[in-house]
Amino acid sequence: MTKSAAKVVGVLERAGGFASAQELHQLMSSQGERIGLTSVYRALQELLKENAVDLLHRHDGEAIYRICGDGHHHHLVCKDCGRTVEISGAAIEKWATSVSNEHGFRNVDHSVELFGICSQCYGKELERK
Amino acid sequence: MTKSAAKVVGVLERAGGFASAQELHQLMSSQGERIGLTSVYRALQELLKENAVDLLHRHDGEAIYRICGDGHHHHLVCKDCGRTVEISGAAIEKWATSVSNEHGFRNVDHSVELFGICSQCYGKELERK
DNA sequence: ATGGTAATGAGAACCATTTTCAAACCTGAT
DNA sequence: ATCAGGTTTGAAAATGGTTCTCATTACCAT
Repeated sequence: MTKSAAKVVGVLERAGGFASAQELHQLMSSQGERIGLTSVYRALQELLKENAVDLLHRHDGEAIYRICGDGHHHHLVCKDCGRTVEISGAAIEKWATSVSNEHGFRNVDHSVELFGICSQCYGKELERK
Repeated sequence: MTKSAAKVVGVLERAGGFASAQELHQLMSSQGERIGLTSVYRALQELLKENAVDLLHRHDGEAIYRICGDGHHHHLVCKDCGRTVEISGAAIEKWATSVSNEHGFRNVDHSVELFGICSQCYGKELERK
């Protein structure tokens, strides 16, 4: 693993959640780390390939990353506030692989995202009306 | 609803799945619709506010949209050639709703997309090596 | 027709991400 | 220590999806 990648892992661990490349770079810079934005992006791509980080997208499309601790999982996202709940489902994994095999696809990755209105936002919406 | 928005809805319905703004614009242009890219984007934002379409992001971050509450199915997409197979799974639907309820989310919709290499492209890849 | 308001689209601006490329940095061999 | 080779780095430029600006156009009531 490259030196930059190691630094990025460190910051991501300390951050303890999701962060975008830009945020990571800003954070590192403000902490005295002298690292280029390019290297942050490169490190994240490298880590992605090694499945060391998870990637998903914020509402505005910006990519956010997180240390991939407990393997693979999916997300339940609130359309309004963006609140995200991690979910996992062994059933889905099995289904995905069997469907892929049926159709002769290989190296299949899957994205399962649930999006709705969380209870908080649902309440606010009612108030407004 | 604006005229452009109506057109976009039409194309989205005919497309019967997810499509990006750029794709929609291209599609409409190739079908003789004279509409500006800006209007496509505006229409999609408008439709989003009215909860008429769902938004999610492709792996590369590009935003893709789908008619809400469309009689829906999922996709198995080849990363190389883009070949798409429609799939459906009652098991997934049940799982999605039960998970959503568990976490107090309402109006939950879900996107399940599988990405892999189809058998044709896999063969070509082997030849190249 | 006329005036006013909303809708449209070409182009510029924006910004996250990728690419380029030359300089800095290893690392091992002599 | 010096050198040759590769790898890593980062500033700047390029890319591309999305948004903003604003002049023009379409629409509608009077």
